[in-house]
Amino acid sequence: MLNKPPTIKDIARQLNISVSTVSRAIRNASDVSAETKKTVMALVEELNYQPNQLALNLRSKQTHTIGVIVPNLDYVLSMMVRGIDEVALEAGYTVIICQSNESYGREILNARRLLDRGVDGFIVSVSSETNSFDHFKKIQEKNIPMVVFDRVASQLKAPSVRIDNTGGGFMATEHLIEQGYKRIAVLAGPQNLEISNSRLDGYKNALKKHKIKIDPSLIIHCDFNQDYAFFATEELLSLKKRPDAIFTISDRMALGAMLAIKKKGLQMPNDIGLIGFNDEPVLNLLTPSISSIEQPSFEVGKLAAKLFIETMHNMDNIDLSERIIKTKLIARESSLKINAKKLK
Amino acid sequence: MLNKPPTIKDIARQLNISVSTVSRAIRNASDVSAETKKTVMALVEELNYQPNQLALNLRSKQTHTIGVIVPNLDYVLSMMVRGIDEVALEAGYTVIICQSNESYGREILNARRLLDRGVDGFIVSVSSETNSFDHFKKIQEKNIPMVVFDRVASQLKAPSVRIDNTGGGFMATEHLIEQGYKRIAVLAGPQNLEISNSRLDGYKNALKKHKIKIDPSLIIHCDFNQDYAFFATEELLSLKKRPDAIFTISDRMALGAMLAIKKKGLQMPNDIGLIGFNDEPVLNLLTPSISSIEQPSFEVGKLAAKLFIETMHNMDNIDLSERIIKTKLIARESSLKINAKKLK
DNA sequence: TTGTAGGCGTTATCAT
DNA sequence: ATGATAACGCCTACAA
Repeated sequence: MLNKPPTIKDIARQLNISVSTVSRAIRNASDVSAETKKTVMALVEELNYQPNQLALNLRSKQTHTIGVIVPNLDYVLSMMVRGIDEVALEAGYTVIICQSNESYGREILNARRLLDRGVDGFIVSVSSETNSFDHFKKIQEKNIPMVVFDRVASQLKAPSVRIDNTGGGFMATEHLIEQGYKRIAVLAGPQNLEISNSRLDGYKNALKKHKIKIDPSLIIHCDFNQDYAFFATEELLSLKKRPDAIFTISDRMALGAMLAIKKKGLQMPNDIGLIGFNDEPVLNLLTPSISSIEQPSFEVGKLAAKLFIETMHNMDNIDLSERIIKTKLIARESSLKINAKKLK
Repeated sequence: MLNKPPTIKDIARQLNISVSTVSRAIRNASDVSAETKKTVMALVEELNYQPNQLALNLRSKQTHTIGVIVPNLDYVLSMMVRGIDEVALEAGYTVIICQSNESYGREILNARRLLDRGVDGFIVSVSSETNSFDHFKKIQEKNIPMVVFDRVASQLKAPSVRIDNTGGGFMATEHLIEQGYKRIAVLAGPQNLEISNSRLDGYKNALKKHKIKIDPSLIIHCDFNQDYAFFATEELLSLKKRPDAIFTISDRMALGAMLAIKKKGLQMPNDIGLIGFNDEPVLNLLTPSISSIEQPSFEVGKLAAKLFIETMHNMDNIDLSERIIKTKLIARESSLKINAKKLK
């Protein structure tokens, strides 16, 4: 037997009072007598009354739900999503996560769907395929709050949180230079991602600072993907003047590069240096362990959610300044030529 | 300027017809003249009318939303969630993912929250802390569809999908036996998880089959956690009669075991054998590469979602039979004593 | 074929 | 302090 959940009507009927009084009592309004309040709450307790969210949603046009669109759920993004979730939950929001799978079309679909569901706003990280931002601009035009994180895009004007990609790229590259590497190659990601270009900029900045000529043949754009990185590295290693170090702008790519290096029979760090980006925990388990750039992903997520909530509460004065979080160099065996003690 | 989205009322007013006619026309009902249908649809097009989901939700008491509760989003579960998402989206459902973080209290909270949100049903994998299932039973009593996947629990009667844990444990252990290992230890997970006990059963079955005595000192229960596994392995290796092989019921634990083995200065596979469970891609990158049991996580997720949809459409005749998916042995350097060619 | 009216569960406005 | 009523946007008997 399945009896429907009780409503304020039921309570009103049983108590012989009006629904409005019940409603007020439940919301603990000021203009209800303490006595009726008590009797109402007693019955609420007894019937285990729960306000119907769906009715509330319709009435308030709010769902207390945030739509999160991410290109995938790799290590970094799933940490960030956890951060978002943490803060959102705390603030009484539920998060709906949609993966675009790096597909522009899917991203549009996701946005559309979430809009239909009546999410109160969006927290977004753009797919690598996305070059046009009309689907997001449409959201903004509807005055729906939106925050961009991690994979930001300069064409998309919105409050944003990301790490210092240029700084990270710089740190990684300068580290290799300081270790004495001369011909440093870089595996950059897809060209249209700001995250790729910024890390690449960092690489270039470091070379410039140390007066090393930038050699275009050492800059390779390829997908964020272990296999692509493997093949790209194989090509790099078969160059007449092969690089003596590689900076990959993600750890996944570093893994592919490592496999190609091992296959070629080269030794890290002496024959060749390697450094990745993200500092996934696995790097420390490999032989040799692989250097990387650490980023506080969880914090980025938390900040994104906080920023979202701020934005939502202040829609007529949106703060477009970028929040940029610092990264940290984690030097390991794959790039540490000098004895660790000497470094101290 | 922000003008509200159009409603059927607006359309009705502009066309000088009643809302019910508009409603019918939009839903392509049979009892509307082709002509009015056309004019309505034209205006729908022009105004870019979208039915208000929130109103629909209230009316139909459905949200086309599935609540997914998982203990975490590790490699296996995030693959499964992707599978769920895939099928659910296809079927017109949106998925809300909640992580219990292996916490019983959090799991209850998640269930409660999702219920409030008016999800149409649940797809659930239980936390390692969960021993009581009242929060789930309460859902079932409300006649809300629920499917359990991966981490099932025999006390929870519900349609379920999982892999053949016992079979996987058996394969892993028998493989070690066939490689000539004699004293095989097992790092099992938390005692109250069926997933732990089943894999452990597989281990015991294999020993029995090969007439090897079960030694309780070689069976260690510890959290699904690299650090715990590390310490547990250190203890195992300091036993007077130390094991010559270890089966860890997850890859995370295998990583911890590997570190302890390396720290002790032992070589795999000769000094000691090691095999994990899940076959995370990283295993193949390690030195030595680590054996494991492969499971089709994505498929498990897809099947769970399919099963959910079936269940939801057939609530008065719920199929409680278990769907069990086979696993596969992936033998690698950490446990392959015999030359690979000989194996052929 | 079309229109009217009531209801889904709640809150807000206006009376009383 | 309490009650009646309209409204949120949509659907569906029932009536015309």
